[in-house]
Amino acid sequence: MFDKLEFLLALAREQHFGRAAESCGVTQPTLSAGLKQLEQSLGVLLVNRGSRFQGFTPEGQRVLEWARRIVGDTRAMRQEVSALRHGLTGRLRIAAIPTALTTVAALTTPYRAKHPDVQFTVLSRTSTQILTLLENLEIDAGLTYLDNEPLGRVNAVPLYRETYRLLTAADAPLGNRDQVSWAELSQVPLCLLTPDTQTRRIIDGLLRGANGGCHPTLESDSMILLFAHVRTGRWASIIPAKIAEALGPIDTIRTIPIVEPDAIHTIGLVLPAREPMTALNAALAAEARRITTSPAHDARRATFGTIAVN
Amino acid sequence: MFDKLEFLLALAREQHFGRAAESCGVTQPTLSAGLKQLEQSLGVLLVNRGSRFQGFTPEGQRVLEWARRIVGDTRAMRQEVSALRHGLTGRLRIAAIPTALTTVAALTTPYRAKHPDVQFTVLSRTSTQILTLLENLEIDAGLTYLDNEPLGRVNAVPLYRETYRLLTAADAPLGNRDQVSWAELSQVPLCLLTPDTQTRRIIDGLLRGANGGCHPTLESDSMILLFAHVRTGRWASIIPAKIAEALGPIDTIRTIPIVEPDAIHTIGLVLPAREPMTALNAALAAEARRITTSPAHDARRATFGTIAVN
DNA sequence: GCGTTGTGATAGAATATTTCTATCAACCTG
DNA sequence: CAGGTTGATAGAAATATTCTATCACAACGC
Repeated sequence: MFDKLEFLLALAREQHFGRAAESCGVTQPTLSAGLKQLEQSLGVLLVNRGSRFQGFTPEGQRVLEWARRIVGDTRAMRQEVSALRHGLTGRLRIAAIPTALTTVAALTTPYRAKHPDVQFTVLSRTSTQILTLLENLEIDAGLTYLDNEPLGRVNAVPLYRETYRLLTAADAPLGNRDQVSWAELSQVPLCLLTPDTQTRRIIDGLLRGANGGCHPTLESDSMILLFAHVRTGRWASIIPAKIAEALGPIDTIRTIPIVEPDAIHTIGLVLPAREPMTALNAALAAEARRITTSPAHDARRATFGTIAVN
Repeated sequence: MFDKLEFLLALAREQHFGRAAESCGVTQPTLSAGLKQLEQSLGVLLVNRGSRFQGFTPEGQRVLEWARRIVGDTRAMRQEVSALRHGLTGRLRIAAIPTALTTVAALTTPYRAKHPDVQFTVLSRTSTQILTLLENLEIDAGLTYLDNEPLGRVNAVPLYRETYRLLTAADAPLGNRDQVSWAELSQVPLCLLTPDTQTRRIIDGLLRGANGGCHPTLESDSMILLFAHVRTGRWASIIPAKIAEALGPIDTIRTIPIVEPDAIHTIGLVLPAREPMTALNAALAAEARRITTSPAHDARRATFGTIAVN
């Protein structure tokens, strides 16, 4: 019965009988039979079929929700029992929006110090992908915007408010400033993240609000690529302050606070809204709360945000 | 796996391998093997054994909590799917404290009008038993005090505030009054519920507060027996107003409001705190909320509480 | 129009698993 | 120490599950 519910989850994830079967480690007929059996046991058709997978029936969608819950709880139970015996072990799967990736280290480092047997998988995903992965139990936790998109049924721990910096060569236009305003940014050739990211959409909004336009000369989904371009001295970019901190001081390159709107969106840890959390997630949430409530951290990171730059 | 968790629940309920097996419809060796397998699959001992059942290990107690959750959710899923196909069907198991038994009719009657295929089982239990039964998934809902004992993780819908009446013959002492006070009740020979009921403990408290003593000349766990005694004209009893209403007008017997403290404890519907409720329970909660918010009901029942008597 | 590819259902054999009956060992009780 | 109760164990029988191989159907390309 459990296995059948897992089949259903796999099918929802893969949208394909064959791949779902593979992902469950069984053959396709086994998965087919399992689903048919689940349908029979519940007395409803769950899957619309017709020579190929055609989505779920309305009943199937409801059952899918329950299946997520039940399978999630079962995994949480196993994990908790294992934690009682061997301490925390296993793998914590985390996905973060690109701009929050560096913040992951602030969680994983103290976590690992306390629970050295836990392994991590960290993925870079967009905010919408993160919510989907969370829904499907494909990740345990996410780092993303808390106040921007409909979060659904999740548990959130705020971590920090995002601020932005202008990343530019010291000898370029604006390069000598101590701070710049959003309105001034139209003067320089910008390279930005692609518009499918929430960060880019936020930056677009801020630029439009200030001077009515956003025409980046280069777009990429890779922060490293943006940085490489700025490094040539001919481009500038707008990056979240957290990323600037992680880059550290770099010769010839400056990161200049952009003021007025200062910080708008909150970024935080997002966990499935399950009443007793999994043991691994409970420890992660504790770590996140420690960061949130640590005044030292707040002072260093949020208030005196400007790190030494060349 | 599911079956194994059900075995565990049955064992917790019956505290006995043989009876638990019977309650699951399997033989004792099957249940024994199932539990052993569950232990192996989780890698922990769950049950303390030694020639007889000796309770659960700490890990077993945690797993038990999860099992309640998972099994409950699975049943809820099945029920919801069945409701989608055939409308609401099945059996709703309700337990109520004796004094709230008559209120059950106010829920079941409109419920049945809307969902004629649902069957009911109504049990009379003490308030503590009700909470245990609810925990163990042995009942779907309870009617009990909401503000008196630690309720645990449940969902509560208040229904009414309990008030008390003196049940006595018209020609007995106090029989001609329109209302009496708690202090005056020491004048008459009382027959009351046994002290294991919460209602009795509340009445004790009220009597003690008023005149410093409570010495009922007769105790019983049966409301009908109390009534039979009062009927002889030689006894009096203190009964909740709701019961008085249900009895209706009776020759020679009066039900007289007892005033000052008037109503103290709230009685309501108690359901397991499960996020999406079972379909049957959701309908029951809706019915309960209808009663709570109906001003007609409040007026008729609570304010003009005195029904015509003799 | 006709082969090709991709997708899921079906049949039958091989394999696991579950469950039962029967019996045993430990323990308590008088 | 007999008698009753309780849970564990062994082995056979019954069920379920899973696999391999194959089929049926639709979409697509030439």
